[in-house]
Amino acid sequence: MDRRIAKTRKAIFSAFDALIVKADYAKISVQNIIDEADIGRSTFYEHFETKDELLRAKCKDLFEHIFVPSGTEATHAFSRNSTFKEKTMHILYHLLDDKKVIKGILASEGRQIFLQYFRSYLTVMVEREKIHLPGVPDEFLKNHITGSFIETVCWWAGRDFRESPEELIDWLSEVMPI
Amino acid sequence: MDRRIAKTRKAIFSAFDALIVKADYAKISVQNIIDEADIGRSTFYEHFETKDELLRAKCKDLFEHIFVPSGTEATHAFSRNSTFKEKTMHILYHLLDDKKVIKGILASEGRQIFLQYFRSYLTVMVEREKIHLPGVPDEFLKNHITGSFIETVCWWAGRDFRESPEELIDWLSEVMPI
DNA sequence: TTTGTTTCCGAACGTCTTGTTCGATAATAG
DNA sequence: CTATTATCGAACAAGACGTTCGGAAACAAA
Repeated sequence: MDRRIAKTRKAIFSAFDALIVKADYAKISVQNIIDEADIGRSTFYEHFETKDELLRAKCKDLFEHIFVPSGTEATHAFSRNSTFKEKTMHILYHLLDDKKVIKGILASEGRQIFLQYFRSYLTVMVEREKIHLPGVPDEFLKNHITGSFIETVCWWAGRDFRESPEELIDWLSEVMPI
Repeated sequence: MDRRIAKTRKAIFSAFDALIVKADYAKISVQNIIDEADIGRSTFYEHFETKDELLRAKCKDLFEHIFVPSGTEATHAFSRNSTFKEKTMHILYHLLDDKKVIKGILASEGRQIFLQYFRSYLTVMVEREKIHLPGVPDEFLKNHITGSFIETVCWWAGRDFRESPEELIDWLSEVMPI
């Protein structure tokens, strides 16, 4: 593949990361990204239609790495024979890798797009668990589990990821019906 | 107080409601609101600094009505001697009054601002309950309760408020530790 | 190395939205 | 009736957006 493309994409993503840590997503203009990435204006638009599309691409990238078994990874937390707890723990550790960026996104207007992706990946994962509870519709339960996990992550980020993944999972299992 | 002010504010809010049901919040321009409200451009800006401020005012209005005991209401669900269940039920019924607008907001970029307000009011309410659970930090528990309720409401709105408030509260108490 | 293709650059352009200004007009309160 | 205050709306500047295009540079493949 053309190295120029990879280079430009990388420059854009890096610039985006750098900016999102410093400033609110809403206040970042396409021109800011272009300047930070040091590329031509039209070049940006050849890669991404809008700023939102860039964020979407970033989210896709991020969650693809988290939720899709890479094969190269030491612990295959997403293989069939790993527990739900192991999978969620795996996610928390991954999120920790991008602390600053994630906190930045969650504290800005990018939050919505980020959470949209997070939720869609999580939902698929939860669906595969086939969890049931007498007296509660599956759809409701699924949303509750997914939502509770997301809320926990947001809360965690708001507190600068102070707590350990182990603590979070422990507490979660105390208040969740699974 | 000057009737002109009240009249203009009302026109703006009504226009906003009408638009938010039809179109995505992000796609609504200040000019759209002005046209729909049939007022002068500068008049709008004398009342609200930005579109977001208008939404904030709307949210404040909405939640103030829901969370603050009005005195004129038949059932004082927010009086000291009403249970947590009664209070939450009261909220759900209130939300039902503005179905369409709320669904519109939650499905658009206005979601974030709306949820921000919702959360802040809810948090205060949950704090007053002084709920504890051994082995789980109060802060975490508080966020979990607040978050679960919000997630439930969002899920409900996404399904056009199909379920009854009673059902929702029942299911919630099945999966919550209270 | 050569050749044909692809990407990058960046200035320039039109468009849209925002938020402000200001003088004239009309409604309001007291 | 009068002084005050709100509304109107045209006009303006500023800023961001997304597009265009021709030349320069990098690339892959032969």
